[in-house]
Amino acid sequence: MRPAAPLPLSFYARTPEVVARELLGKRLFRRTPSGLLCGTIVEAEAYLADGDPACHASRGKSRKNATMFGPAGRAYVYVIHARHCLNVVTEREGAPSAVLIRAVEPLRGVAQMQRNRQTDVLRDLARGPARLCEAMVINRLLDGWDLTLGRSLWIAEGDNVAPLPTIAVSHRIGVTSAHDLKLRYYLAGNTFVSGTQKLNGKPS
DNA sequence: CTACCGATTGACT
DNA sequence: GTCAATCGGTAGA
Repeated sequence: MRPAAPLPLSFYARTPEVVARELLGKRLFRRTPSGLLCGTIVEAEAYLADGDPACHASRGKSRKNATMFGPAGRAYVYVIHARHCLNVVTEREGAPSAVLIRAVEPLRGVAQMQRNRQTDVLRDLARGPARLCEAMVINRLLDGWDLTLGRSLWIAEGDNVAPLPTIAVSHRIGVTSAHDLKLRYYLAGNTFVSGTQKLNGKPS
C-alpha cells in the first residue's frame, strides 16, 4: 500500500474511548531512512483524563507525561520496563487523555521490521506495545510529534472491507489499578492481537 | 545521590 | 502456567 493522507485533528479531538475504538482498522505509517513501514492497528486501550488511576496523568503533570496535557493528535511516547510505548493524545489541551496502541498487523516494510526485532516470526513483530515500537523505530524523540502532518509518523484510513471485523472489549492489560474499567478494544479473532487466548476469547 | 516502581517481554516449568 | 531482567522516571534522603 502507498502512503495515505493523515487523519485530521478532528479525529483525535474526541473522547479516548471513541478514538480507541475507531483506531481499529486504521493504518499506522512510519517513514525511516531505511524505508516506509506500515501496519494495521488491531488493538488499542483508552486512558481517561478523569477518574482513571491507571492514566499517567492522574497524579499530575510531569516532564514525562507533559505531552498528554497538550493538544490532541500528538504522539505520547513513554518508557516502561526499559521499553517504549506509543499513545495518541485525545480530546483537547488541558484534558490529559490518550489511547495506547497495543498491536498492529505488519503490512509493509516487513523485512526491516524483522531486522529491528531480530526475529522472522511475522506474528511477533508488532504484537504488544513495546514490540510495535521496536519494529517501527518509535522512541522518545517522537514524543510530542504532530500526527496530522503526514511526515515521519502518522495514521491514515484503512480499507473498509466487508464484512467489518467484530470489535471486542476487555479490561486493560498489565495495569495494576482500575481493573474494572473495560477500556481495551481489539479486533476479535485477529492473530496479531496481544494478550492470552483465554482473555481474548472470553472478554470479561 | 540512592531506592523503588512499572500501560513489558521472553525464557522457563 | 510462572518469573525475573530490564532502565528511565520519580520521589525522597
